[in-house]
Amino acid sequence: MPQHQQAMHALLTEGERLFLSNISIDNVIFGYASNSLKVLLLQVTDTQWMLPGGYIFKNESLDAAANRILEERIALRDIFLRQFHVFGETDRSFSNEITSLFNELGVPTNPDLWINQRFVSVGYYALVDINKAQPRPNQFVKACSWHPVEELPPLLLDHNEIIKVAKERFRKDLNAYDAIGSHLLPDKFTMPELHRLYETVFDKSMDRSRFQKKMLDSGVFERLHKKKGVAHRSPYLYRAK
Amino acid sequence: MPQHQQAMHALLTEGERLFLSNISIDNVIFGYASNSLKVLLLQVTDTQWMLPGGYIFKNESLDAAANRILEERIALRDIFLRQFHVFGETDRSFSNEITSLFNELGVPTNPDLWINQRFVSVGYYALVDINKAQPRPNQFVKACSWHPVEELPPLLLDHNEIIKVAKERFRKDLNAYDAIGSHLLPDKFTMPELHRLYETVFDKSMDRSRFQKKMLDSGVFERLHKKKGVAHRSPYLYRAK
DNA sequence: CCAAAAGTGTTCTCGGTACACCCATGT
DNA sequence: ACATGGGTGTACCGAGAACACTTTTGG
Repeated sequence: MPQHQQAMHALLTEGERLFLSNISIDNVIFGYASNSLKVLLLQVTDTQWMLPGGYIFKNESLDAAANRILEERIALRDIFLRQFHVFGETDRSFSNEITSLFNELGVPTNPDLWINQRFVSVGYYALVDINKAQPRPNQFVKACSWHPVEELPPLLLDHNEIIKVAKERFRKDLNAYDAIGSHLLPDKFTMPELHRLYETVFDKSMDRSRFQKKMLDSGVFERLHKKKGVAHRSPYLYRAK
Repeated sequence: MPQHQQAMHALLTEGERLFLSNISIDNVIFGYASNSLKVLLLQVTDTQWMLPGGYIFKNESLDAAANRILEERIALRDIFLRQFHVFGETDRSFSNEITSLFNELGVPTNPDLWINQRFVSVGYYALVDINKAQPRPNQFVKACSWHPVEELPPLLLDHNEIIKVAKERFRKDLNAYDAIGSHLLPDKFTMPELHRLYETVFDKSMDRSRFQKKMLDSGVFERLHKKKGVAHRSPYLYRAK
């Protein structure tokens, strides 16, 4: 039996013993590149995609589980990760998708399996430096890749809705806490870069002067040396304190 | 067997079949009276109190369950109720409290029961007109009553923490959405009443003039006739649109 | 008529807005 | 030198803060 089939079989047979029942986690992982906000998605079939998610070990906290699931997909630790909403409608069951996926891959299933039950899912959103993240698919999916948040493929279940809520929450947090936007950028960044990030997320142009003044007055960034070897006047580099 | 013992026995034996596993709901029910923010608490033993909470039926949405649990305790429907956080630490199990409570009441239990497992709890907060609410204890508790949020008795588990987070979230929402404070007042209320409510929640004095102007400019309240038969200049009554 | 509460107005300050101007660098 | 992007300054406006003043009621 191929390795991925073994892993899938193990999930079906061992999962009930290992994980909390009826609860799952969905991670909306945001990245930022070329003036566009991206979301990390997993490809289940030719046409269907889903959010990276998973289950909670019986002796694992929610936050720890969300971090583990995040690390499994992008190989990074200590990432900005925040719980934002719980999705608890009654129709939240993967039953159909799981059955067809597992059948397609030659792994026997049946409707009574724990994994076909209704799941309440806790949504977390993460902010990562897209250059450091290394997207890794798992045994159950074909691909793991970044997608512009404005042009998403068809997603399973209510995952389109989950991303929408995550983005709304991220926008609010970006307004409320000055430093969190920088989690989407490299350690060192320039004000114009941060400025473009904000303009992208809020989808509107913002005054350069005021933006710079507000960010510097907030006191959460420290100015480093000037960036060198760049066209035009060289900007300062900053780092979150 | 007395009725409350029957109900408790039924919960233990039937609960696993009826409810989602490992998930519960805790409701922080806020009321407001005599210049003080109150929380509804249930008394489990002579010295221990807890938040009203409960479990989710297998074919019931989270929001529906939270509303049902709320209605069971205060006999009111269509109440402002908002999910605010999920509490998912690994030590969240009522095991000890449940065992001693049930033993005390002469209902046999054992540690393997579903109810002794670890529970992830979704926190909701509610805003109610304290004059309309009729606190009703259930079969499992001695009392159900309002407590000033600043002087809480010892609570089970992390319920003190849950109330703290609920209050923080309520404060944020009160700042962000103009009308929600009025859910704590009767249908018709005066601006000075609303003003005192805000001063209580934020625990600081706020300028009368500016408060009134801001509230009226927000356009979410409609002015009714003047209140009569009251000492001093009679204030206008308002209603949320 | 007076005390107290309710309603409204005045002034000042501060932060947001729009825009202009200067600086630095690679072509 | 100049086009381009980066950094900072100025004048204006509106909302928030502190406080004053007027209005209404019961005693």
